[in-house]
Amino acid sequence: MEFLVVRYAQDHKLSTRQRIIETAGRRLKNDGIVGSGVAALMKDAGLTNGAFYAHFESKNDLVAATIADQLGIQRQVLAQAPHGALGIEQFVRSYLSVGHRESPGEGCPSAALLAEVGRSAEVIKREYTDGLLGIVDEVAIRLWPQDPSSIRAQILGILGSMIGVMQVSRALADPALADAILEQGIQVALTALRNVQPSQPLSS
Amino acid sequence: MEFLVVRYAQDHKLSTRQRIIETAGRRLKNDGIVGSGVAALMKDAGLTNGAFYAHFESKNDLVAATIADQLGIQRQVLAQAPHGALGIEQFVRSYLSVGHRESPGEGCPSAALLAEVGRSAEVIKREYTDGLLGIVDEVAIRLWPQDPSSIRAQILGILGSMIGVMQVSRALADPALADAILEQGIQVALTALRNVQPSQPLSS
DNA sequence: TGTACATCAGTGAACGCGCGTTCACTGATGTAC
DNA sequence: TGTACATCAGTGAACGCGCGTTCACTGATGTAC
Repeated sequence: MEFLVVRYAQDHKLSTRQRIIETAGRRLKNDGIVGSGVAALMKDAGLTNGAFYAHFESKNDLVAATIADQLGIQRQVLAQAPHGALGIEQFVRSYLSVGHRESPGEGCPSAALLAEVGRSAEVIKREYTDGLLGIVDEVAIRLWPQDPSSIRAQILGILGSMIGVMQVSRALADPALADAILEQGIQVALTALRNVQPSQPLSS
Repeated sequence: MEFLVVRYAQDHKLSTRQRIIETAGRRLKNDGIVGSGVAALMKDAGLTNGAFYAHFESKNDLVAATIADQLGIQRQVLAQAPHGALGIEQFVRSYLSVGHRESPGEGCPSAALLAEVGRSAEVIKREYTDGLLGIVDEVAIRLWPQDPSSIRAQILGILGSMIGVMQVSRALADPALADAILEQGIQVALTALRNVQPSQPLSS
């Protein structure tokens, strides 16, 4: 029986891979998917472009892994929020804040990359879907612990609203207007959250 | 005094410029700003890349003009909707429809390009801001003809919500979920529209 | 009416550059004996 | 303890290609006389 030869720390390559994914998060959110080159993504991690394909099958492979990682981080942050509706309200106010608007690289991957994800390969859309549903469940369990999955679609709609509001705020050239829409977005989201019910409202 | 020499129809060059802008609308919305090359944009208009700089100063110049044009079209469509809240409700349902989701190239420029606009040059953000405010005013005058500008920020927030919901629906790999979020987005938007008031709600 | 010339929208090749991806190689680290 | 060899994460040059932009040229259309 042969022994496993370990010339590097056993997790060296894996930790390099993880470092690439983490630095890629900031770059992709700042410059977009198409706007970020493989060479730049590797340089951010302190490596050269040649090493890329030892860690990932393709650029799409890294993008998919990065989006999954980013949404996972967002979910963990949310998991540390206070329980119940109060924690969610804090999340909404923090999400729709000026600080978040000014730091896309440190912020929500959806706000930075959503439309590009919609144009991307199926593998990326699947990772995005899974990651977003993780966040949705994290919110849902706080608002309706009895049956979180029954309010999934409603939470999804509210998160989508918040993402759109953040994007508009970033795109507006008028700073006062950019601030005002954040405040309105908070009102829209909080109102919608108050209206969340476990089943579709019926008209009769 | 010299006469103006006109070898081509007087509006020939202008109409070519307009054709480029119109065909660029579809291409940019389908492939994104960074994802659309100048050569492809010109080919769509039946021209070669060399002619581009006779019509536009730069790619950014075309993108800015195209975004202004696209938002203008969207405003005109809205202007033909029935007066009052009913017209707006129709607009919301048509915006958050499966048809719109499946045809980004024929749809809303914000849903397709918003995050990229946020990363773009100031000239593009300014054209975007102006164009979006035109749409906002078109909605506002239907909901609050007495003083449309007083509900600008609120309308802006609602439009932002709708844009985000459309983007999420396009990015989800799960068709049932993608449909469900559209329905939820309609509810969120209509509820918010019902709550629109001419001044900020005060707590005391 | 015919010929020389001017205009100018559009062509297509070329510029330097960065893209995603491939690959021969390096050099640090380990084992074998 | 020393030397030959194996492993393999990472390097850096190169591949073909498309990018945004420039520019010498074409050719259709007009005027001048």
